[in-house]
Amino acid sequence: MPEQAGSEATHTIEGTLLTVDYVTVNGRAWPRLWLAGEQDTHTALVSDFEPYFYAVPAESAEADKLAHTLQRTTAGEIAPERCEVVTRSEDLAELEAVRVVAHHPGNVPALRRKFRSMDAVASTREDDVLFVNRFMVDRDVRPLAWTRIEATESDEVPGAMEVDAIEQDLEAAVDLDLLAFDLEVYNPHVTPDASSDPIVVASIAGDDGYTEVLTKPDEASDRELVQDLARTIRERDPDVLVTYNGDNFDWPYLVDRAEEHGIEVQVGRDGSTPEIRQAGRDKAVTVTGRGNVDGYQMAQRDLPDVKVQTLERVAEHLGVDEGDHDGLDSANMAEIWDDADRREELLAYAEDDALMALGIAENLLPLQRGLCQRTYQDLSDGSRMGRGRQADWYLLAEAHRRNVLAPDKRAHQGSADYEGGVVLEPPAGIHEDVVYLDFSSMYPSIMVAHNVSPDTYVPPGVDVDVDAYEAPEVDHRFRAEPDGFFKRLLQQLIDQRGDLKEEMADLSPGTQQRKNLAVEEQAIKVLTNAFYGYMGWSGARWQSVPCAEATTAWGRHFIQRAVDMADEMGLEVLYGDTDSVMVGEDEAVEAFIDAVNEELPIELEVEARFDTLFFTGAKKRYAGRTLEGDTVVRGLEVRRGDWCEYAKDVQQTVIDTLLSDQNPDEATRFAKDAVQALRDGEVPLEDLLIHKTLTMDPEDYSSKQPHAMAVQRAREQEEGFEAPIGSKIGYVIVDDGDLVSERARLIDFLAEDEELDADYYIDKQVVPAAHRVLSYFGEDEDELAGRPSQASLREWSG
DNA sequence: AACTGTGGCAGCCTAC
DNA sequence: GTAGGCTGCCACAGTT
Ligand SMILES: Nc1ncnc2c1ncn2[C@H]1C[C@H](O)[C@@H](COP(=O)(O)OP(=O)(O)OP(=O)(O)O)O1
Ligand SMILES: [Mg+2]
Ligand SMILES: [Mn+2]
Ligand SMILES: [Mn+2]
Repeated sequence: MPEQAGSEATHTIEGTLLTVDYVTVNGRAWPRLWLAGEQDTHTALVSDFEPYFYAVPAESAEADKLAHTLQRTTAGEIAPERCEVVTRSEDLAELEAVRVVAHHPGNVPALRRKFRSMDAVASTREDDVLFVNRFMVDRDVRPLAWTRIEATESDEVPGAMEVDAIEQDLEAAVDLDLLAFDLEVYNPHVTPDASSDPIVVASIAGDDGYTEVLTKPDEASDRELVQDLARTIRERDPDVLVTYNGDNFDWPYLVDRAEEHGIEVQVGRDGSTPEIRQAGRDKAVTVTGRGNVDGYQMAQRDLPDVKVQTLERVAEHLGVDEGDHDGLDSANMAEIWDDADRREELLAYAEDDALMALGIAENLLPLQRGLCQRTYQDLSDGSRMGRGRQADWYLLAEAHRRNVLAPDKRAHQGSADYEGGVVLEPPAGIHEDVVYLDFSSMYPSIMVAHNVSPDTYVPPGVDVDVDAYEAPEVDHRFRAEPDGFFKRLLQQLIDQRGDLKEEMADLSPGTQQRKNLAVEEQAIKVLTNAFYGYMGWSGARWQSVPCAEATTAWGRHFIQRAVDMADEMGLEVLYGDTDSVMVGEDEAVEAFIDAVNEELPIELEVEARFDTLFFTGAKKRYAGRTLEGDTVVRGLEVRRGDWCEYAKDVQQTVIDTLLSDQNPDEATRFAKDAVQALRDGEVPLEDLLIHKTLTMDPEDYSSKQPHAMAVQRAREQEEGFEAPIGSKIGYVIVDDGDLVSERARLIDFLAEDEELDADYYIDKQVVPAAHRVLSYFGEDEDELAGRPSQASLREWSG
């Protein structure tokens, strides 16, 4: 039955909370909640949430007087709505502060600037907390949680609902509609130019099975394609839009093309166009009422195991690849489009691209959802936010729950060097039956065990009336009571990670579900460790170098103690890094673990048992085979993204041969054959690509770096060519010239008459990679390279 | 003047 | 967040 407008009848709105933005009603900002319901999307407004920040009185000033003063202070036209004295806690002590309520979030910057400049104000706090996130934190409203809202029709905004009560279920399954799209652009040059190069294909794929491939007619512009894509998005009305590298390519390109045609890409749920803004080096894209995720951004942050993060490789990692796309190079899109025979192929591939982007998002969504809920960020922000800022939001929310006032962000301590973990010298060679023991969640556990937290830190010379923990070497002290600000959060994260590990153990290895959980578990591990790193980070709100320094000092102390205990119990300690010890298998191992766990406040666990373990002799470099038959490699070239695939494949085989047969001679023979194959030109180009990240503008390098010079050369060769800073540069080495950097070529700029330098790949890639492992067995690099060694030359001549 | 060997260092990436 | 390995460039020294 239809309700009377403005009546008191309540409505129930249910769905997944997608995002919160705000609308301005009579000069006031009202948070607007977007719910993805079973059928429709709902919005509801919050009429009673006000933007605010804090002003802390200077030593000489009293809070109530300051409140009065601020109340009468204006910044230009802008006056505070209200100033009230509140009691908050800081460093475990009570503090009176002035809570400054603004009429509108837009007034906050001017007010805080004005207030900060006043002598009576020591600092302003939490003035950088965005209004909508502030709302979510203060009301404990979690994005991407199933949400039920009791609402009444609004008197002030016709047709809108006003929230009376919000209820959420964090566990309940959510069902979001996803829609991925991917653009192919006609590019006569390698880097397309949005002012002239049209979009030729837009592929679309939804999680309901919907697919569509839009193409540009040969005789017409891409105007209609752009319109059709926008219309499709509007009509399919997805909750979440998905791209792969859409932040920096598809979205800006689409908007630029629309602008060329004087049209708008109206894809927002309110009919608005996407908002694209520069966020550091990246662009950030917001679409009103929808989530927007970029598979590339998520992969960058959450899939560190994928070294070169192309769409295909990330998709493959997540088990959602759609067949082989070799030969379809985005650099040659124009050529392929113009070739009638290949166009069909292109369309099929384009559809696969959208499907893969979709698959990536589907697999990573549960993790994103957890992160968003924990940090009070919507999907768009939460899927892009770095670990440090995640930690910051975590802490801000905890601060609110505990009535803690966040520290002044501007008063940070700068950067200070401090000592980290210890690494033992490994004995080169093969070892049998080795147990790899490792403390679980070492730094976070140390922090929990010793109540390490910026607020429990007792500076030198300060007396405390309670027990304190004192860190070895650095002598930093921490109150034993009450619980510090970090403790509960860290314990929760440690426990949640434990739950994930248990959940994983129940799933059979190899399944995608388990792999996804492993990704999530690793992400939580890194987030947990980020709380330690956060304290030493100069950009942190709760920066505390003594906390970070004390944590690593305890870490060194405990690992040293574990090593000593192992020695005492007659175990052979082979190696250790930060929180691990590798010991020879022994009856006493179990007793050793028990003794360590009895004595120390953190837990030592068996990470792996190796029947065979090989050390090159360098720290952080080894390969082992576990009793389960898995090969574990650390540090060696096979783990790195900046060595060519061929060299890594050779090294992997050398490692496998060594670990399974302990037969270095066979491994050597294999390596020599691999060198010969390279000399004979039997290795495909793609296996010889070397990838390195471009970390700055090529012009800015102080020495000539191969990957930077390759980009530089491409720029000179082709007007408008750009390789974004932060992108991985794939290059090969050709054989004419002197310095390697002069011989590096981007694959798309390899001239017809240029030959790869087999000697470079032999001497600088394959042989070093193989030799890293084989040198221990006395193999000589020249020998591996198939060249007479210096020794044999001398023999021959002498 | 051109070449070779070496050590310092920038750059990159990985293990914790 | 710190520790660490390794490559390639480059300056510089010591040849040839
Ligand atoms: N990404 C990181 N950022 C900051 N500190 C880190 C990071 N990775 C490792 N560390 C530090 C903190 C860790 O507690 C310590 C030991 O690393 P590691 O054993 O790999 O993880 P962990 O002990 O935290 O978890 P696990 O239970 O898996 O062993 O090294
Ligand atoms: Mg460890
Ligand atoms: Mn594509
Ligand atoms: Mn550990």
